Amino acid sequence: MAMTVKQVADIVGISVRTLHHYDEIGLLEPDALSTSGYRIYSDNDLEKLQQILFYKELGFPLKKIKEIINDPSFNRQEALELQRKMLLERRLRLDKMIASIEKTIQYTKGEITMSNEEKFEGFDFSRNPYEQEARERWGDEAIDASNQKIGNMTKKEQQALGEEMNDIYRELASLRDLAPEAEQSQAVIEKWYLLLNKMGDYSLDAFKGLGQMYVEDERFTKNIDQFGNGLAKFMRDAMAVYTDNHK
Amino acid sequence: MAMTVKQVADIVGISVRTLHHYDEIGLLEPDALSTSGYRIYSDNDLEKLQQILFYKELGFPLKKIKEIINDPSFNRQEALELQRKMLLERRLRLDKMIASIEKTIQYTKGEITMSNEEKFEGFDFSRNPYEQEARERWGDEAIDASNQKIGNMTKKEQQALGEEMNDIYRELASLRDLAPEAEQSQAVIEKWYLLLNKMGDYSLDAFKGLGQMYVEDERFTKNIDQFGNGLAKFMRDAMAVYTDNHK
DNA sequence: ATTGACTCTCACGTTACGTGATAGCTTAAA
DNA sequence: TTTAAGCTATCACGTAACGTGAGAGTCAAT
Repeated sequence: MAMTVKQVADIVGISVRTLHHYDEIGLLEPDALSTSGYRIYSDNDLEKLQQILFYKELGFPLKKIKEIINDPSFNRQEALELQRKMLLERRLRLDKMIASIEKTIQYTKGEITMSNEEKFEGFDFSRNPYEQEARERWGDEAIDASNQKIGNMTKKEQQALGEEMNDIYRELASLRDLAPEAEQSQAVIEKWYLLLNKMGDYSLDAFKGLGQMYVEDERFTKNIDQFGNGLAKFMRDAMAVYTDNHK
Repeated sequence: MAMTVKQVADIVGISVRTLHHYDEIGLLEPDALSTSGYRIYSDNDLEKLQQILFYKELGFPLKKIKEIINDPSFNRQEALELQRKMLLERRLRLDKMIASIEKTIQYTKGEITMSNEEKFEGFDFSRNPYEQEARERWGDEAIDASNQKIGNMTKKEQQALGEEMNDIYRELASLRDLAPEAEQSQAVIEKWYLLLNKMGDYSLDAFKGLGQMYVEDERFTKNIDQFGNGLAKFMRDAMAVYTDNHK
């Protein structure tokens, strides 16, 4: 399929100027030129363009992209798998941002308080090293406080734990939004059970009882519902189901 | 909390130069200056910065951001809600991209075929009008072809229809991935039924029969399974359930 | 033959900072 | 108390990835 600039531009949703630019810098030179000097792009060019735009979307500078796709050892298959992974990571980041903003909304309503660091949780503005996330995390003091048994862990361990807990909260919150009745939540609840048993002794019954506390004790409810309104109730129910299924 | 440039920069993960820049253009002027001319930021400034970075992440140019947050009618609450919506839309887009790349992976493995347009589905590179998506969509010729009854529609109408159909395919595909047993799919199948009746006459029985064709006629199967392996079968079953429930 | 929609190549403009250069400030250690 | 490390400041030029005309040739249809 021979295509002109405009045709290509329209298909992929970029500007003609962008194609000119990519030609200029040798990133994507058209397959051929017409007698009158028009750029003629082939299907092959289009596939290359797809690769380019993928990498661009992932934040790579054009220079790097050029290196990557011109590398003789460039493996399209591997590249696609990599890109998929990066997109999935992105979605995680996005989920955290959404959680963060929902928390901020509650915060501005005066329902909860947030530390300065918390306000920026989920935001990873250091896009520099191409998504190679290596930033520090901040534990959730509030939760630490309500689970005193971990007092003899190191600060680091506590933070890691707090983050793990937050992850589970977030996971449950988005699961609930997407598919409230799905059984996937049971798997996550299991993770929750195992995590709790890292820091205390929870029998199945104790676990169920803890779930009940999530809705009865306001300190729990408040903390948990930061991650989504009604999450405490959702967890209580899921924990009850889990308990009943496992004995 | 009085903070210097570096402290703020480290907390939110941006560069000192960026803060200088924001000061230069009057986007974020520090609360105060020390006697020696050092910028001193307050908690308030930090919150403003949070807003700025949110909008930036959403693709707004700094100039617009300045207008927005300096607008006397600027409502933080509303803004947050808006940002939440935009983030959710983003997640949808991201999901489409992920679906697209997974499809591409299959494609390169030779498992399916893709049209040029399909290869770029889910990619919205026109970030220009600040996420106010108003780009054109391209219908799915293949599907159009297998549903010849719409020959007397305008090109535009056909494209809109094709896009509607694709949306439903995608919706079903992700529903199936997330919660195969959910009843939500029935609602989507209903949308499918109504859509089909816009372009032809489908009795409930014809609808059920059509579902059967999805798995029996390879032309259908191929097209549908592009949106997810096994989607054709999934749809056939759901269509059968729908039919049985509605007579 | 003309119009309207594309195409080309300069070439300067723009956004959002990066990257030194040079110089003053602060604080802890020698 | 000086000294060095680590911040801070203000120019000011550099850069990435195009945007935006300007001026001119091309193509398809009426």
